[in-house]
Amino acid sequence: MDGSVSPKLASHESEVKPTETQASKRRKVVERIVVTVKVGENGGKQKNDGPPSDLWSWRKYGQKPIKGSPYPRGYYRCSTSKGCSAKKQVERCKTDASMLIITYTSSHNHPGPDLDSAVVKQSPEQPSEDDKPPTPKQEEVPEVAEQEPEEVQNEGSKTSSDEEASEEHFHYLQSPFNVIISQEDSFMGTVEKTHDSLGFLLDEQPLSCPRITTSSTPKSDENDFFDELEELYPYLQLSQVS
DNA sequence: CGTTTTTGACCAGCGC
DNA sequence: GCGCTGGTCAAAAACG
Repeated sequence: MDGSVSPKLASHESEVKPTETQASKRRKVVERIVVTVKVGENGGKQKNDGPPSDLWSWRKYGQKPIKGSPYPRGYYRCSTSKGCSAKKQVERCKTDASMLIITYTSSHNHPGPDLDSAVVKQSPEQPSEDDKPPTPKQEEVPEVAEQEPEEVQNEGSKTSSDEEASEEHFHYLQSPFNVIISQEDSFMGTVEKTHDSLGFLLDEQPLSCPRITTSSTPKSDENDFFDELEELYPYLQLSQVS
C-alpha cells in the first residue's frame, strides 16, 4: 500500500462521524485460532478461496494487502447472525499460494446451520434476534462442549515434507485438503523452516504468514485455544469443498 | 428487492 | 513525535 494509494484527504468532508461504534480494542489480545488449509488441487488455477470455510456463512467486510505477502488478506464476518461477533481472516501463504491461512477470531453466539439441534440447550426462548439483545455474552459460551468421542486421528497424510518438531502443536485433520490447526507459538517453529526454504524473494521479512505477534498469551489462554479447537474439529471435518 | 461484494478512507496500536 | 501497518466501517455496485 505504499506504492499506489495516496491517502491525501482534502478534508473537505463534513466531519468525522460522531457515532463511536465500538472500535476500542483493535490490536487487542483476543482468541485467535490459526488454521492452515492446504488446497492442493486444481492444477494451476486456485479458485478455491473461501469455500473451505465452515458451515457458517461469512460476509466479506474488507480486504487489504499485507506487507511482505504478494497476496491480500480478506476479512470476513459471520453473516448468519447479526449479533455474532465471529470473524475470520483468510490469506494465502507467501511461499505456497495453495496454502490458505485462516485465522478465526471470537466465537459464534448461535448454533450452526447444522449442529443447531445439538447446541440448543440453554436459552429457553429467544426465537429471533434481529438486533442483538442486551446480552453481554460472546466470551464465555460454554455450549458445544461435547461432541463425538472420536476426534482427530493421525492419518499420516502429511503434505510432502517438513513439519516434524511442531507436530506437538499441529493437528492434522482428515479432509479433502490438509487442515492444520495451530497456535501462534506453534507457527514460530515453522518460521525457521519456511525461512530456510526461501531466501531469494524475501524483501524485508522472511515470512508473513507466521508473523503473528502475540505478546500476552498466558497458559490459561492455551486451554482456551484448545477448548475452542475441539469445537472446530467436528466442523472442519464436515467441511468438504472440492 | 435483498444480500453480498468491492473499494476507499479513517482510525488505532506499535515501532522507531 | 512521526510513520507504518493492520483492521474496520461506510457507501456504492453487482449479483441472485
